Amino acid sequence: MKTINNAFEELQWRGMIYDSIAGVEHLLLKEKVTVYNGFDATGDSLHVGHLVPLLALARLQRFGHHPIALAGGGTSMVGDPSGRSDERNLLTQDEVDFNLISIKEQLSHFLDFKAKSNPARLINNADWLLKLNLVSFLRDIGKHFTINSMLAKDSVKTRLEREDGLSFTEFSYMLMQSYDFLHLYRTQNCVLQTGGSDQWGNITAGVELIRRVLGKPAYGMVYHLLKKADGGKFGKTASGGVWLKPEMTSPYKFYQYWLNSDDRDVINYLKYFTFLSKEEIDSLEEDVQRHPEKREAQKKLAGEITKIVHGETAVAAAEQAAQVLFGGSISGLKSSQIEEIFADVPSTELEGNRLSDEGKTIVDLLVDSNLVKSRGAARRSLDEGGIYLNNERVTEPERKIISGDFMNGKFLVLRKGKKNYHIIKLIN
RNA sequence: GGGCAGUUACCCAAGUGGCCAAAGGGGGCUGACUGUAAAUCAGCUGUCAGAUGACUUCGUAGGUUCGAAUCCUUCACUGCCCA
Repeated sequence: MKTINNAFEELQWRGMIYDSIAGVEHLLLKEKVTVYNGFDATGDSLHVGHLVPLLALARLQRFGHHPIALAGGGTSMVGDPSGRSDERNLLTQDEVDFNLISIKEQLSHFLDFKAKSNPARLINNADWLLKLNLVSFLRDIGKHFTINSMLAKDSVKTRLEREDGLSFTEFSYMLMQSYDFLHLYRTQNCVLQTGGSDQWGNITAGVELIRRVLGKPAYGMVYHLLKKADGGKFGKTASGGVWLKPEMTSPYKFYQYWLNSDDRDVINYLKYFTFLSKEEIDSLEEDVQRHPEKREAQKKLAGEITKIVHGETAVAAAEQAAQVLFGGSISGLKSSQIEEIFADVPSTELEGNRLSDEGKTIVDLLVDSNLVKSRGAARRSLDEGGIYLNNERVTEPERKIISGDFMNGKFLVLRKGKKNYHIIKLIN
C-alpha cells in the first residue's frame, strides 16, 4: 500500500478537496507554505461544520505547513452572502467582539501554537479592516474588480435570482475577503487560502487581486460542504445546530449526534473528522457492511470527535450515560450515579413543600420542565403514550406527583419519547 | 417619483364576506416496527380549558358590516417594470 507523504494527498484520499487552483498540489509537496482559513464571528460558538476547514488546517500543520486561523472580527461586521439565501441582520460591534472571544478560544484547541518550526497563528482581520478608509479602499482595491466578474460569482448570482435580493453591503463582502488575503500575503507571506466550497468565489477573487496588485501567484483550495445522505442539513438537529461550545451543545448531545450518523455517511465523517489512518477507516468500513447493526464505525466516530472537542473524560461520561439511558431500567441506581449520568441532561429543581401545597400533576411537571411547550401539548403527549416517569409510561394527565415518585427521595426522571430526558431534583 | 404584483401558522402554499384556528405539502412530535437507524404504517401539530366552550392569530393601524384572512383606507416591507 502506498504511503501518504504530503498534505494534498492526505486531504485527497479523505475526499475533502472540492476544487483547488492549479499548482496547489505541487506547492504543498515542494515547500512548507503559510496557509490561512477564515472563521466568521457571526455566532458565539463554532459549530460542527467549522470542523471541516479547521481540522484540515490542523492536518496541514501536521505536514509542516504554517497555519493561520483568521477570526473575522472585521468581515463579520458586514456578513458573507455566500451560501446564504437571504440577507443577514447586521451585528453590532459589541456582539462581534463578544463572539470573537469565544471563537478564538475554540480555535486555539485545534492548532498547535507551540510547534517549534511552524507554530499556528491566530489573527483578527478587524485589526486592519476597521481602519480602512473608504476612498482609498475604493481607489486601491475596488479598482481591481469589475462589476461584471463580481456579478458572475455564484454567491451573487443565486441571490440576484431570489426575490429578497442582495444589499450592497453583502455584495461588497468579497472585496473585504480579497483584501484580507492580500494583507496576509504581504504581512505573513501567506500564499494559500482554504475554505468551504461556498468560499470559492471569494478565494479566487483574492487570488486575482494579489496577482493584479503584486503580480505574484497565490493559491486557493476549497473543501466539500458536507451533505447528509437523507438530504438533511449536516450539523443540524431538530433542536438546533450542533455546537462546539459545551454550554450550547452538551458533550452528551454532541456524542449522540455523531453516534446517530447514517450508515451511508459515517465513513465519510471518519475521514473528515478523525485522525484515524486509512487502514483503520477501511476496516471500519468493512464492519459497516458486515454488521451495520453493531454500529462500530459510529461508536468510533463519536468517541474520536468527542475526544478532540471535549476531551477523554467527556467521552467516558457520554458512553456511560448512553448505556444507562438506552439500556432500560434506571431504578436501583445510586444518587451519585444518577447525578453523574444525567449531568448533561437538563434539570429543574422543585421545592418539596410545593409538591404538597400545589398538588403538582404530571402535566404541570412537563410544562415546568419545558419538555413540552404547552399544557395542551402535554396532554397530547400523554395521550399518545409518549411520556415516561422514571422510565415507566404514564398516560393519565391527572396523575399526581408525590414524594414517593422521587428515586432516593431526590430525583425524578421525566422522559418524552425515546430520547428526551429531564431531571427534576427535589430540594427543601 | 410613477405603474404593477405581493406580505397567511415553523417553511412552502390554498383560501377572495359566515360552513375558517384557516385546505394541501414539507418539516416537527408521538406510537408500532428496528440497529438509540433508514424505509414503512398510524395519530398529533395556535393558547387555555378539557365531552360541548373561550381566547389570540392571516404584514401594520384604522374603517365598513350582525359578521372579515377575505371589502375600503393608512402606513411599512419585498419583487418586477418605467423615470
